[in-house]
Amino acid sequence: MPTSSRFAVAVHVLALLARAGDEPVKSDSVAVSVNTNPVVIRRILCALGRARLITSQTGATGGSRLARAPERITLREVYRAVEGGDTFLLHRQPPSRRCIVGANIGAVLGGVLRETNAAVEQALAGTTMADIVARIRPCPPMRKSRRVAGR
Amino acid sequence: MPTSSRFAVAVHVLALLARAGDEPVKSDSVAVSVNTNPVVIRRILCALGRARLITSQTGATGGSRLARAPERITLREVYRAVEGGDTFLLHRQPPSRRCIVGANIGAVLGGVLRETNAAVEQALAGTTMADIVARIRPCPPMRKSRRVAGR
DNA sequence: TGCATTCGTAACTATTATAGTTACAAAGCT
DNA sequence: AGCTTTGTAACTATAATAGTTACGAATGCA
Repeated sequence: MPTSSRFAVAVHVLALLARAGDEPVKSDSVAVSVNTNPVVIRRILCALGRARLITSQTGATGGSRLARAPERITLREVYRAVEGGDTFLLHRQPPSRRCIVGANIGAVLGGVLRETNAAVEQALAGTTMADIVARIRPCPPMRKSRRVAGR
Repeated sequence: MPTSSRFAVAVHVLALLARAGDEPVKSDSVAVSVNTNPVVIRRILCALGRARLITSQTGATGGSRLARAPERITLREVYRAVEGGDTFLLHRQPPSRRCIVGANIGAVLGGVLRETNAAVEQALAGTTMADIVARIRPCPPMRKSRRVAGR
C-alpha cells in the first residue's frame, strides 16, 4: 500500500483555480484551504506548471491560474503530472537469476503491472476537472475579493 | 507514487508454490529465490494464509503449498491479501472545512478513487496464477529433490 | 519421549518516501 | 525603489517498508 496524497492535493488545487476563473490564486490562500504549508502547495503547482496545466506569475498581483478550460483537463493528466505514472512496482532487489522463476518473474510481472497502470490511467481519463468542480457544489462560483480561495 | 513490493513478492512466492505442486516449500528456499530474508517471506506467506490462498505446516517436513489450483487464484485475490486494497488515497490532514472546496473535495475525490481502485482490481482479476506460471517458461515443472525451490 | 526442524511473531534497526519548515534569490507589479 | 509572490534549496520530522535477530509453539520422526 502506497502513501502519497499528492494526487488528491493536486485535484484540490486545480478545483480552486477552476473556481477562481481568470483571477490568479496565490499559493498561500491555497495552502489555507488545503490546510498545509505553502511550500508543499508550490511544489505541486510547480509540477502542474511543468505539465502545462497551469501558469504562474511572480509579483504582487501574481499567482496561478488554469492554462486551459477545466473541461479539457483530465484527471489522467493530473495524475501523470504529480505521480510520474507508475504506481505498481516490482521487487526492490532483483530476485535470484539462478532460479527459473526468479529469472523470469520480472518480465512476466512487468507486463501485468503495465496493464494495471494503464487501467488506472484509463479510469482517470474519464473524469475532467469540470466534472470535479460540478460535483463540489451545485452553486455559482466564488465571488471576487475573498482572502481564502474558493471560500 | 507508492512504495511496496509486497504484491510482486507475493506473486513470485505463489509461482514457486504452484510449480512445486503438492511438495511443501520452505520459507528459506523461497527467500533464496526472492533474494531476501526468510522472515520477510514468512510475513507474506502469513498474509496469504490468512486469505486462504495457501496452507502452511510447521515441523521438519513442513512448508507451504497452494490451497487450491493455480487456475483458481486470481491476482486480485493476491493483491487484496497483501496490500489491503486501497492504493489511491486522500489528503493526509483533512482540508479546511471553512472553504467550500475543502469541505467537499473529500467526498468528490472519494468517489473517483473508489472507481480507480475498482479498475485496478478488475484489471488484476483477469490474470490467474496459472497464467503467470505458464508465462514464466514454456517448460515442464521442476523435478523433486532440489534445494532451491523452482530451480 | 526426546529432538531436529519449521512456522509465526515480536522487537528492533535501517532505509526510503513524503510532508513540513525556514530561508532566500529571482521575477514582477505599482 | 519597495513590496509581493514564485521557485527552489536545505533541512527536519514522520511514517511505511524492508531487513535482522531471537524465540516460543507446532510438527514429524527416531
